[in-house]
Amino acid sequence: MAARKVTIFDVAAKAGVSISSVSAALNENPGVSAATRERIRQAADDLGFRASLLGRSLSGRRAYALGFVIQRAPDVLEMDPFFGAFLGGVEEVIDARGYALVLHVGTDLEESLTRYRRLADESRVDGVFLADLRREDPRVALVTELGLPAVGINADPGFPLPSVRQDHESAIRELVDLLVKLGHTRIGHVAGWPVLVHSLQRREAWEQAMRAHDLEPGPVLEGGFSYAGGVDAAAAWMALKDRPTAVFCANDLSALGFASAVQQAGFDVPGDVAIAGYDGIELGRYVNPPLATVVTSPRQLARQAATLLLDLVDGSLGRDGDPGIPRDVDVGPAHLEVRGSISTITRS
Amino acid sequence: MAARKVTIFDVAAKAGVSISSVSAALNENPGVSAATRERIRQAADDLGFRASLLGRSLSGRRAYALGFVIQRAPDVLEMDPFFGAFLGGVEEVIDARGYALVLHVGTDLEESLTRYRRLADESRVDGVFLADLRREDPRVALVTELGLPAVGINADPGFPLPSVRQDHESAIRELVDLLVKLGHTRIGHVAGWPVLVHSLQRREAWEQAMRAHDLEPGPVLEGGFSYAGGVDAAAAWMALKDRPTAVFCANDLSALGFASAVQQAGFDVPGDVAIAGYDGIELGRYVNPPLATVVTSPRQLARQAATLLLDLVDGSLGRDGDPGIPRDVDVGPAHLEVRGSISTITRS
DNA sequence: CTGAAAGCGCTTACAG
DNA sequence: CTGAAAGCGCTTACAG
Repeated sequence: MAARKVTIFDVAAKAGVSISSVSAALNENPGVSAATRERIRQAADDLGFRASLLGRSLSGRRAYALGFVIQRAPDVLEMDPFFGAFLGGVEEVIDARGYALVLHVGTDLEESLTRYRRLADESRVDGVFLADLRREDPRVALVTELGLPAVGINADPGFPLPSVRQDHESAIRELVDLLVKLGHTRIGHVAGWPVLVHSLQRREAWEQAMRAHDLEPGPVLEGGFSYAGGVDAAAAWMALKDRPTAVFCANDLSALGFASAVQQAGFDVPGDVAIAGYDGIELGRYVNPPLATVVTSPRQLARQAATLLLDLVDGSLGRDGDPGIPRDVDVGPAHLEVRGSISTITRS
Repeated sequence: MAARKVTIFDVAAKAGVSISSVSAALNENPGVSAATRERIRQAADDLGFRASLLGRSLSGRRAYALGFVIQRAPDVLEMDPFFGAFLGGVEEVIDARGYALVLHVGTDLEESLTRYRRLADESRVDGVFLADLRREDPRVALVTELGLPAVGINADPGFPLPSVRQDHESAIRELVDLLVKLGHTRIGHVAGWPVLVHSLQRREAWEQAMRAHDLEPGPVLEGGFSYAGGVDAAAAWMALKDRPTAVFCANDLSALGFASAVQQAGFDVPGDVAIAGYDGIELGRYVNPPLATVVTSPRQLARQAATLLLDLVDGSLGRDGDPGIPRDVDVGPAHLEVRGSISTITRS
């Protein structure tokens, strides 16, 4: 075991002051002379003092931690492009501010509700991220009841809690516009899980874009956000009497499965069917033809969400009447990346 | 805000006992009569009491949390099959025992060392997982210095800390045996990052298996554990004068990239080159031909690692001389899953 | 500007 | 078996 932890008393003794002064000095609180502050800093440095989180938390009534509950089936999580990047972005921000991330991985919604509640009951976290939102998401009521600061990720407009969004509509509209310009009139959709808001958002954006061209949105095939789902959707597509000549898939993984399956069956991509995905995963660049996609910024989203949540946490405990934290933040819109799966004439 | 938190004093008052008794009763400590215990339990339930983690931690000198620092480049993490499953397995175990997971996502080794140190300094965690080990991994010295309980994942034999392993050798040997039986004599390897122990382990197992057949291990191509790396390796393979007729890839992703690239170039899989990966990701089942692979059990590994680490944490603070915690645990060996990318005659 | 004291919510010897 | 008290390491009014 390492040597006994150095406490605030050790620093106070060494600097020849009281622990109150040490606390004030190290926390940048006003009311400490510059000289004293410097002396205390020096002593703290010499001793390698690091304030115990437990002590701070218990007296300051804060955990200095944020919670994130992932709800995903294990086999889906395995290939999920969102969470890794998101977690990285969160870390970047909260780490610098002395916070840590408490992560839970759950399977179903019920379980994750229990976990959010426990995180709050145990005062393990000061706030939580709400991703993979559903319409009428029960977590909203829960965090409200618990008085737990929370920010939503890619929520619908009108979402009752602060949230961070990346616009999906403009890129999807641009995609449909391009497909129409290329001569497509029957454009289908390979959908994700209809319970998830972001799945519905993508679908609805596609429908709107189609209607804007006076086109009937083509058939919707189940894609389940997975490669296997894309393969299944391809089978469904092939069975269609009036096959759409283009499909917009709710994510890249299902698009990849779709593309692979139709190619195996002898169809040409994009000749027989143009395909676009959503997410912008690296893999999409290397398949043949490269997968057109809507590139999103989970890392950016995470950075903004973390910043917002931290402000919320600080604010809700702040001493002054805070001028007000921006309730909602937008990161730049997702953008369309045109690649070979849509058109052989690829734009730069 | 929710109502004031109910504390141990409330429970004590309601049950008409002292807080010591409440603490003892609720922690299943001996020295409380059954009747009193029951009365206290009742009171606690009625009040919805949940012991504050902060209070427990500060007095009990334990964080009731475990730390995990992932070090992966963001674009790699995006498609990493290991962490999602691993985290899920960890949760399963620690959650049931009242522990939470503090996660850090770092890019380089230097950074992750800093974070391990901070987790320990702040007493945020009681122990840590060490994954993605390197030979002579500096984290070993660090946790030793810090006196921080730790368990290694898939460490080499002789690793100085307790660890959990899944045997990789038998499955790789079986793979090479099968390839040899199928008539292959030139079998190459698409390697991962040579700094990582598990990358070296897979390579060395392949080399050994080759030598056991008196065959010279074929060329080693860089695969970087990524799809793109597999594509590059395929290019390198094609440029070879004496192309191996089979390749064992360090992971599935690079195998997928390799397979796709050689197919694009007109080669037949497995006719011109048999391909096998490692990991057992779902995606491998759906590509064409399905990818032969060595199926691993990250979730199992995680469960055992978490159990071991918790025992270590409990043990190191236990009152009695613990009889001794098993220092090393093996989960069942990884197994070969033969699929079409190796042979058209697939075993069940 | 500085310090003595109370308190955050528990656990753990120590008495009784 | 049960309780009073100290202590974990801080922060925060409150005096001075």
